[in-house]
Amino acid sequence: MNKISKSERTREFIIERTAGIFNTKGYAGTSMADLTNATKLTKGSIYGNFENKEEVALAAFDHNWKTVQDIVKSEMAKKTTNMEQLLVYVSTYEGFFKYPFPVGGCPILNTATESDDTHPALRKRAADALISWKNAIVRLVDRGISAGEIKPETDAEQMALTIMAMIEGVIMITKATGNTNYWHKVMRSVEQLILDLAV
Amino acid sequence: MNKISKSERTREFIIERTAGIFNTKGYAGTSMADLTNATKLTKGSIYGNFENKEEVALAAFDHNWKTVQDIVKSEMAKKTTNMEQLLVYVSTYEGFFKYPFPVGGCPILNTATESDDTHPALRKRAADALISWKNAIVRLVDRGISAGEIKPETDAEQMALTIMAMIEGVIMITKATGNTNYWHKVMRSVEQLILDLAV
DNA sequence: GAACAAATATACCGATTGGTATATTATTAT
DNA sequence: ATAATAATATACCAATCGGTATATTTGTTC
Repeated sequence: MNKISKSERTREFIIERTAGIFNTKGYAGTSMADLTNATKLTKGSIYGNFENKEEVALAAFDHNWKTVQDIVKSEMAKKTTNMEQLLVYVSTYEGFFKYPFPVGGCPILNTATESDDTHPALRKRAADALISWKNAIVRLVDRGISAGEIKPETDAEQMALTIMAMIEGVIMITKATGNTNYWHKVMRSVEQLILDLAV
Repeated sequence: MNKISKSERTREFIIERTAGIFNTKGYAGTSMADLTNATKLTKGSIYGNFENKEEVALAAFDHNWKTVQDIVKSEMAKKTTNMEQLLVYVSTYEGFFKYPFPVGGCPILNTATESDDTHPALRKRAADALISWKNAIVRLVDRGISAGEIKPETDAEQMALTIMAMIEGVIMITKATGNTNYWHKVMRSVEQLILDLAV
């Protein structure tokens, strides 16, 4: 009595096997041959489960972003205060080799940068992820203010966007240069920014 | 008496006409047909002036990055103190629609993100640009310290990398979401970060 | 286990990819 | 002005691109 159908399993299998490829080589840089090589399936099978290459790429993005979210959520669940939960962004991203982060790095950075001028559907996926990430941080800051942890005059949205920009920016800088010292230096700045929020 | 040869002029012409295409569609997303369409030249002509597509892409990156540098340099020349020159990064990038910035946005962000895992030569170009940019900011901070404008305990490299990460990060966020308020909010944070350096 | 349906594989499509050998045209030096 | 040279255009290459019609295999239901 297998509730989950064959095609659903195959669909998941294809996504899992190819998510890292799209995240590494990009949408334009990934070919259908890459997908058949990675899955050992045929084009007929892939096109039987997805309408086209774009649909695989969109599903791959969702999968990659969910991977990041799951890591952050599970780490946040271990913390109690809003302040500690904000600092999870520092500790998690800082020791990101310890976690099963998506192959190819941050899917938002990769997808947004490639698609912003060229691929509306992918761009929207990245934009939606950015906004929900921003809202999650805003929620933490607002709750921190209500709980008396964080200075009430804090502009929560500005703080959220600043933290996000620093993290995404330093990911790009570190991956391009290969210098992990850069990573730690900027993460110290993120940490300080958050600590300075305390009343 | 034309010192500059025909081929040199054609080379420059090709670079100027195609730099925005590479910066928008990426290396993998730009085809030789895109280059012939943009230049109204033939493949024979392009391959007579460049070894291959990669060489055009590398020259296009150099051209795009120089465009950004020229804008920043000319704005900095109008300022006197190191503090004012640091703030040029805020004022210039903030009103970036007023300047002839490269089509497609920041060439470092675009090139680094696409090439970091896939294209060593392009990756190195982006990495070199990042390091020289970082060094330029470090120089301003160090001079600011010597001149008594900036707190002597400032970690110049950390400051440089933090500013860069914020700028690159918010470019990505703003282009993906299309929300320029995000841009301004993060730029306020960059501004505050620099102003806090003052003795 | 037979009949049916669903999923996968095979074989192919025209279009486009990056690149090249060669013919033609434009430039330059004498 | 002419001859040599340099630059550009033409015509082509095999390989690969995303995608599809159809045959074959597999899973499911009775």
